[in-house]
Amino acid sequence: MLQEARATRRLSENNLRVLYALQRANGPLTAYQILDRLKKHGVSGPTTVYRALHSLVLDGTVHRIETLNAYVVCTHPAHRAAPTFVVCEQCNLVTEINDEIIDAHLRQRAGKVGVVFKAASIEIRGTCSNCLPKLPMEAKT
Amino acid sequence: MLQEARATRRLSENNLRVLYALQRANGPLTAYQILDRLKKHGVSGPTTVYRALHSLVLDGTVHRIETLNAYVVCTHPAHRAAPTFVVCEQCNLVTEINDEIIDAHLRQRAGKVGVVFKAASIEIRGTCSNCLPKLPMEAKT
DNA sequence: AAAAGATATGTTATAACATAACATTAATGA
DNA sequence: TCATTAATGTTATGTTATAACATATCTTTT
Repeated sequence: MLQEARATRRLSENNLRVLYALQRANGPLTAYQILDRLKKHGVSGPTTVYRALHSLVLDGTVHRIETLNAYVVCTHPAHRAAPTFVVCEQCNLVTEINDEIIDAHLRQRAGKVGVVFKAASIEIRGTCSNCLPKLPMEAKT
Repeated sequence: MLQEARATRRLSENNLRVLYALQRANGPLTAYQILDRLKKHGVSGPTTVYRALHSLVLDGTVHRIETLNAYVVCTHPAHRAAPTFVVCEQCNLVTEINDEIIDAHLRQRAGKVGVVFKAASIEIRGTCSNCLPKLPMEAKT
């Protein structure tokens, strides 16, 4: 079948390169950071990177972190609920959480205001346990 | 007291102009859309608009919609929970919801991964009841 | 294999969003 | 009045993202 072929088809060269760059980074990268890392491999302009990112985001391999304008590899590929990202404002560490209760709750709330749910962007900003001790006293409240 | 003076002090002229522009718009505006509308009143560059937006967002009068790079007036000024925005992808209608359960849930989830909660951005994308009938059949699933 | 169509990538330019750095003006208060 | 601070103006630039069109590659059909 065609759909099956599409669903299981190997990623294109650019998509792979962008995905690998994100995997190696172990954290969020902006499109231009990815571009910098791939220039040595011949990737020439932002268009190429954005094309790959769109396609990777579309199939769920990569997520966009709206509050960072950056992209991360999905760490819960099997899950279907809208992911929640916890972002450390100090070090940019991103943790992906997959919480069905939040997803269900948001769908229900959308329904209540007459909106058919398509997608959600859920991002928490805070300070991770590694960065908290380094913070000046007055910022800790 | 100084804090009191700050907290209750009248908004500056620019802050007021930007706030009024958003109120008149009755929907999200980008910084440059605001700038366009204020140029006739002498506002000269984006800096002025962004300065006002930062200060209005800081005191909670205005919210930034991350998925639109746009700004809306807060419609729940009394509430303290992290707001949830429901955004129609067709017409950009934004509905603000203030749901303490979501807020509490997200705080708890942040805690579980060792992050001190500072703020959250919660945005639902979908189609509002006004736009749904206008949508082509195949897009409605 | 040739033709036709679809997919992927390259290239150039520009649009859209946001801030830095420094100058000027206005308001406040010792 | 003089000093200080807050607000605004001005110019330049940085950052994020897409448009538009060209080229190349791969697939399917004939």
